[in-house]
Amino acid sequence: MDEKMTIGRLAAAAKVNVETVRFYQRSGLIDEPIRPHGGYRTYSDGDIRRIRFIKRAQLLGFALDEISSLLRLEGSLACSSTRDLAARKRAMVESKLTDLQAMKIALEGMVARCGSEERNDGCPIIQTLIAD
Amino acid sequence: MDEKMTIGRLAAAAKVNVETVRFYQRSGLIDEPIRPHGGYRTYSDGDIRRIRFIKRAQLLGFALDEISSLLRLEGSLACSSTRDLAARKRAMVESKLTDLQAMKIALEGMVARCGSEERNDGCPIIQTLIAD
DNA sequence: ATAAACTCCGTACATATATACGGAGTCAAG
DNA sequence: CTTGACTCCGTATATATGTACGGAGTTTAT
Repeated sequence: MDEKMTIGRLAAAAKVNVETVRFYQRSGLIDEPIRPHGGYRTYSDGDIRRIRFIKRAQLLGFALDEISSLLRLEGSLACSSTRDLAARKRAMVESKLTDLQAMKIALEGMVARCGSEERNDGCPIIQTLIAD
Repeated sequence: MDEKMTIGRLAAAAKVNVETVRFYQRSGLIDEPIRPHGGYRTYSDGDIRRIRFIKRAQLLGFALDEISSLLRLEGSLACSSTRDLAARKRAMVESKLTDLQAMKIALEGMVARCGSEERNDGCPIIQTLIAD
């Protein structure tokens, strides 16, 4: 294994557009790969995993430049500055978790109330989110 | 209470740009307000709360058009189609929660490991996120 | 060895979410 | 009733994140 592949096969495997791969390359999110043949980029399985990571992290609300930082954490542990970065990300994640939990409860309440014929006395989502 | 105010005071109170208020207006996120004087928009406290809601929801990863849907849920409960919308949002929130919890654990592990002199045998964040 | 499919590159366009600009009208304080 | 701050509108610009285009070179299957 550790199949070698061209950009098109990589894109298909990672379910992104070929142009997106080139864009990530330009943005420094993926290492510029070797180009043995007629200048064609050659990738391996690790690149699929890296793109999947990027996409998952995006779903969690990380921006590309933050993801770039996350990726740089790899391989450079036991370093206090990268530790701080990870800690800051963790705090950010925790804060999002708190908010999302409130949102989830509000939405559950709303769904339940919608199911019944109960009276609507103000949107609970708004109530929940407004409380700072 | 229920102070009336101009766009500038609303923007200041909600801590957004005046242009952002106009933008939300155009986008239908805020009701077009009455304009008694020389055509000046006139807002009340509810608008501050609405903008805060929008901003909080954005932090949770909702796009403006989704927020628009959320806002429309208000006042139209006991309707099966809006109930479905709320249910879908809830599923989305739950999925984000799951991912974020995995991310949090990974980041905590990483921070802990960075603190120690322990060996780095691969980034746990990547391990966590790659597992689909 | 040729045709189809793929890749190259630079650049342009697309979408979501704002922000900024500029000239004209309006309001509020002195 | 003038002056400065505020608002109006339409339009242009900004940023992040991609997507698309088009002509030329490369690889692959037949």
